[in-house]
Amino acid sequence: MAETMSSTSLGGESLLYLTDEQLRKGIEAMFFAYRGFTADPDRILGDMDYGRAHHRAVHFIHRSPGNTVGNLLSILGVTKQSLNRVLRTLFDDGLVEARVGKKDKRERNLYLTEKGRALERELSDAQRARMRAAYRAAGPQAVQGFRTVLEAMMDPEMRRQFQRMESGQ
Amino acid sequence: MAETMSSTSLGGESLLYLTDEQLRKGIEAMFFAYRGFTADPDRILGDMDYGRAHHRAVHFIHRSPGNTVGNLLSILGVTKQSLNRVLRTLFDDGLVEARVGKKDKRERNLYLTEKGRALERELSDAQRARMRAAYRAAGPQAVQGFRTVLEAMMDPEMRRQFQRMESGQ
DNA sequence: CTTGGAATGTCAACAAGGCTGACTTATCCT
DNA sequence: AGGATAAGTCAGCCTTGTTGACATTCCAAG
Repeated sequence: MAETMSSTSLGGESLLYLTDEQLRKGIEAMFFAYRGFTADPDRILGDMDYGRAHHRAVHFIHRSPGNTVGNLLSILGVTKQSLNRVLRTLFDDGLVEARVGKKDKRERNLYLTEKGRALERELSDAQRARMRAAYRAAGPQAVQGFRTVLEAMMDPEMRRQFQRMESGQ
Repeated sequence: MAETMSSTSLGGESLLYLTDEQLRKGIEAMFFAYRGFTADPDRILGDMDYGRAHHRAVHFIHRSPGNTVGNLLSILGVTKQSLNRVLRTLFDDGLVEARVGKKDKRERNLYLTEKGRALERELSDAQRARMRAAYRAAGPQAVQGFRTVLEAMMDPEMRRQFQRMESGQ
């Protein structure tokens, strides 16, 4: 009985990791880890007038400068009304600027200002520090597995977009 | 130059995974994966009057029946006012019941009703299905790494609580 | 050159789910 | 008897998501 629970195999591959119990542990780990993941930026943002939504916008504008609003919408997966509220405060505070599209003048290309880059740096430094510590503690092989499972967990369409995005640069 | 970027080693261990670029990829993977992680329950809950907060409460009450309100608060990391709003609707709808503590009558022990268990099952079936598919696609070794990195990413205190929780049962 | 559709922005209204602060009630423990 | 603890509640606020409706500007195809 202890034997059956401790390990089960099929064609040499352990399937213990697919039990409901193991899956539940994975689910809970994901929940708690995500809290840690957002904790540092949240703390920084809490002292300002910004929230997590601003962080996300700033991150992805930094990541691909000149991105259009529509593109950002599809990455963030929110409505344009929701994004617009966030973008407006970022414009007003001089963190982000929008330039009329060169080819298609309906489009707005988004860029961080120097002030915006400063905030981005502050936020991503904090988040990367935690990520780096976790990666270092876990080791390269674990990191490889981490990335593999995360990608498999995304919605297929999101995964495609993600892979395109990550390979592109 | 291409050589330096593609791989770097120190004592035989590749440190490529600690570059800012790699960390950024990990951060974005975490963001998109979490979306996938919550997508299925969110869809189910969207059709009812419940939200993610209800899901979390139901999950952890199911997970450790008889848990006190205070304990649940520390697990969820929200204020009692926030949790209370959620619990009240769950009481009213007959998904959760609270019994006066046997030893300490100030405490309330929380349990799912049959109806509550039904909802829990529906939600966790959906979430586990995705997790199972991801685990299966990634393989046991990746899953091991996934779990390792997630734990390393939690706040230390949360990690202790998590490990105590997971080993306890 | 007109017209349909696309990209963007905006107004209004609403809901979920966080938060703080203040207060009550019941109970426990010293 | 009195302070501390667990829980619940009221009120008000904020962020961030949603729908729906509508205006503007511009591209592209007929």
